[in-house]
Amino acid sequence: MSLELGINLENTRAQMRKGLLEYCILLVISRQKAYASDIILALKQADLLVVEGTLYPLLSRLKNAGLLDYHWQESKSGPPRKYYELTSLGTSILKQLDGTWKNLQSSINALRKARL
Amino acid sequence: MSLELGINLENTRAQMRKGLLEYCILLVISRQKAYASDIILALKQADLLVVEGTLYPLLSRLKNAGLLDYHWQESKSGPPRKYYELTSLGTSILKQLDGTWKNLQSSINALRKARL
DNA sequence: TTATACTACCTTGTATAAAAAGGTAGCTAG
DNA sequence: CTAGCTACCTTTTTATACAAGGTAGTATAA
Repeated sequence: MSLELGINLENTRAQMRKGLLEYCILLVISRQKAYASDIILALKQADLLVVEGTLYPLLSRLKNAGLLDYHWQESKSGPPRKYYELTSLGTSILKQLDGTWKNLQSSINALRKARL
Repeated sequence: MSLELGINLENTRAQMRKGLLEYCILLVISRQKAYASDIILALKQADLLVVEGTLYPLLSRLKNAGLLDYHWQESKSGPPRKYYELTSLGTSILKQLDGTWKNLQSSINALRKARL
């Protein structure tokens, strides 16, 4: 049992990503329909690591909330894939999250400048 | 009991802030020593609301991790205040989080551009 | 001098959500 | 026909923000 006092920098970095995951996933899917592995790869390339155990429940939540829809598609090599795409609700929510992201950036960058 | 299916936009906005709180609090304190109400006010002005129940435990965590230190100071009107300031460890961690924030901004803005 | 208001501290319980770990099953190739 | 890969999904654990509730110092005014 490790008590883990102290701040783990990696953990803090991870925290920063967390709240933005939903937004990032919508961003990825908005480019073109994608299935889980596509999404994980895209986020990895953007240095935003996610694992399956995080992604699947999140996709289900977004689907149930009506932001995403999916259809099955067979693969040339392996089991069939669930391709997700944005619904019109999803597109509209994404637009709003875009605004939220911009505001968040301004807020934090204002704090950063105030320090210099 | 409200089942709350669906995505609550307000809630999502809140999520976005969450992971960045630690960073923001360090930013605020780095400007000058501050006690809880100072910090809450500063974050409020930056549109990053926090409540006491969130802040106090977080300050304790950062203190125990060696990023912050505090000293008591009497107030002209009311009970004494705990003024926090960054330790040298705190300053160095903040520098690293600054880098993390910049990377995060690039990553997400890259995803945003890729969509347009 | 006591009561009320206010400020400041802190803790406990709850809800949410990411991550770790484990599980099922289709498809392919040897 | 079996070993390995890919893809899906679920359960359990852990972390953490927030809501709510609690203690106590100080000031003000009856």
